[in-house]
Amino acid sequence: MLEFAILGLLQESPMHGYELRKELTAKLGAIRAAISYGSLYPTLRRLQAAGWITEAAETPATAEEVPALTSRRGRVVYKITAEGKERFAQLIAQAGPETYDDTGFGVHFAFFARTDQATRLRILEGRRRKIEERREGLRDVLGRAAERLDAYTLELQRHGLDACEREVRWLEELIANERSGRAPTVPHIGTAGGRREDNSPPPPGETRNERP
Amino acid sequence: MLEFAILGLLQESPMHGYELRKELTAKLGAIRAAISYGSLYPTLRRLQAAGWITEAAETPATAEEVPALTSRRGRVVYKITAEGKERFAQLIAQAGPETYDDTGFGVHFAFFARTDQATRLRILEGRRRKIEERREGLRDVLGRAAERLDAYTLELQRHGLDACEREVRWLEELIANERSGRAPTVPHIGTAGGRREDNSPPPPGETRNERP
DNA sequence: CGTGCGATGTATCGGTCCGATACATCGCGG
DNA sequence: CCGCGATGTATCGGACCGATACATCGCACG
Repeated sequence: MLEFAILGLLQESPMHGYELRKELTAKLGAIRAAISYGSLYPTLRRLQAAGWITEAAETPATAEEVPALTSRRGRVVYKITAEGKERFAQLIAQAGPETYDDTGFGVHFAFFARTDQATRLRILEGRRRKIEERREGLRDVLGRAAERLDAYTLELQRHGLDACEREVRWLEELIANERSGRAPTVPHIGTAGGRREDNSPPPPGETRNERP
Repeated sequence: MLEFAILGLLQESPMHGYELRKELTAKLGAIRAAISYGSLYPTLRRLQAAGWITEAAETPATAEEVPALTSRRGRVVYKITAEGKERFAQLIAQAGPETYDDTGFGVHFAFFARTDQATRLRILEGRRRKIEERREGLRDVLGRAAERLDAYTLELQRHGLDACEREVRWLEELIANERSGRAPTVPHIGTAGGRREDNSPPPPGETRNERP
């Protein structure tokens, strides 16, 4: 998961660890707390060893005046390699069952802008099936095994069931949108200027702007 | 987390690993997929080594006829010890910040029937605060950093924000109920007969039965 | 003027938990 | 009679977390 997210982010621009964590937190804030350095740094090392990313020496930027003396040990900037991009594409292509659990799905979804439509559809439907199964399990428990459980546990199940139903509806909408070739209903996007320096696919198309 | 859940479950009745996993899955189905044997068995061993649980030899039940020969190696039943019950109480008492993340909160909530009201309130409020913080973070991103993110990422944040607002409302209700000394609004409970063999606290009180 | 504190930044260690895998028994239907 | 799904115990490598350590920089407050 982390590997996937790092490769995805580094395709937007080179970054050092700290920055990577902040961007990751911003992008994945909806689905997980905050990535730990205890996972981040070892993973960066692993990716570098595999050749998916490389260290890009920090540009000193007009700092010829202070060459050594303080040794100027600073941030380590990483950039993705061609092999890394291939790797990322491969990880997207082989989106399997493990892609449908909460975290896995969220991370993949966050990079849907770099995912082709067919794969997007496949992932959304896989996720829907998984949530439907969870929903049925909860309904079973709330029906058949209700008297074996205490009031609090039941309340927990009920809340979980509600969340499942809600997510299924959300996924249905996304799937319908996807099939009709539109992007998710997005409030402002509009004339989002911004830089466009890399080979990311064109934005999935602006859409009308209503309250759901 | 697993330690807590196992100690909680074994207070209802002795169980072997497989059964434990099934009960755990039923009780926690709303918040996590299914506990892995790769965590369950090592944890059981750890709890046994610590003295919180003991192996209760399987009662052969009229099986004197077939003593050895097949060696009759079967399930290993565990039961909680007095120290284990103390340990569980201690884990409840020291419910700290780590109790407020998604899994931690869910597991603690599932055992609210064995938790005193003051602690229940403390946990619910801690959780609410945490979710409110997450909500604010998402609002920030959706406000300030919106144009830096693609339509899919934004949609993910929006869905997450919605879930946060919903959970806060849910928690508010639970807190209000808790303060007024009622159990969560529960549809049937009613005259739940059932065995009552241990020292679990009395059920938190029946409540009226309306659609929310 | 200094000093201390919060943000930036890199890094490791122990521990928890997962996913895959292996293997054995039992009952039942084909 | 044979296979298959449910029951049941167990291990191993790997992913990720939380705590911790340590160093630099800028600026606000005394």
